[in-house]
Amino acid sequence: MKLSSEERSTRQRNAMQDVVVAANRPLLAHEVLALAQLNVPGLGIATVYRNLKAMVDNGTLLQVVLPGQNPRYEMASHGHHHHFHCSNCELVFDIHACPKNLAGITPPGFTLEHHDLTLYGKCPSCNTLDVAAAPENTKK
Amino acid sequence: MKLSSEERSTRQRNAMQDVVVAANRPLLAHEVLALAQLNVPGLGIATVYRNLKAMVDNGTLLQVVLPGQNPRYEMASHGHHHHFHCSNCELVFDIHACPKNLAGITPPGFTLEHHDLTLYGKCPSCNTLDVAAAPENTKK
DNA sequence: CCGATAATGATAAATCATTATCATTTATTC
DNA sequence: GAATAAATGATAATGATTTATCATTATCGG
Repeated sequence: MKLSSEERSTRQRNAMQDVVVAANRPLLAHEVLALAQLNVPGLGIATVYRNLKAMVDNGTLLQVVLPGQNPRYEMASHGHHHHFHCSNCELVFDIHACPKNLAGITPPGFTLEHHDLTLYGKCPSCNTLDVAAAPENTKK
Repeated sequence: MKLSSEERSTRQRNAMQDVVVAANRPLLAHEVLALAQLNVPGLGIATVYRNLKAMVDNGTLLQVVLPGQNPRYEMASHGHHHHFHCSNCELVFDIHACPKNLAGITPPGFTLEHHDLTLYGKCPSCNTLDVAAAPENTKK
């Protein structure tokens, strides 16, 4: 006889963990699925959702929600930070910095508890591609 | 015979417009419904969604999406601003101020185009209620 | 006031991410 | 290796907002 409520180490769960650690950016559920399937071909979407939820519950992962987007997941060990959403490739990157004077722009009477900041623009890869894709447009 | 693609002035549409102007904060679809029904009792939810979409399309309204929330709507004439979400009453308020040095926290290689900032905390009304609800807890 | 047609309202249907179900497989303990 | 219970995978079901349908109503130019 054995104790219940234990967690087993499965290929699926390990693959998911590896994927999130390696990504170093917040991943959508379907991104976790696609990436983890490289190691575990039969992996199903139900298992991804089950384990993502379990990992959030046990404190391994944090859920990152950007405006109008489905939740993404990243390692909880990253600490307070913000996100940069590339308007070209749609990837989301961590920004380990924070604006200073937020209390200063909080109007009188309001009490500030926390905040979310999302930056939008082009990531380095997409900036480079832009340049590469239109090198001599002004030449002709 | 008449030209198509004209817009008629209806009680429903006018009531919705009035409500959004008067609110001075972003409203959820169901808030627009409830408030506009004060003037137009029979107003249906389908009409609200239809007209909200039409007003966004024609530039009258802007859609405001906070992380994990349904879209809200406000007058497009408000210009660039941010939002404060009261963690008690759930209302969203406009903040007509903006952190300064966002380009400064954008990592090298990234190009910043725009940004969203959401502040969370207590609004003046809920701060006041807190005080009123627990005035002498430390006295006993 | 009339006619054309845009708009409305009730409700069915679509959407879509997430969750539940359940038979089967797998990990772990002994 | 066998027993046990957790985990998985396929898929149905959910939940909740938003959209489509369509018969009816209302607007507005003439």
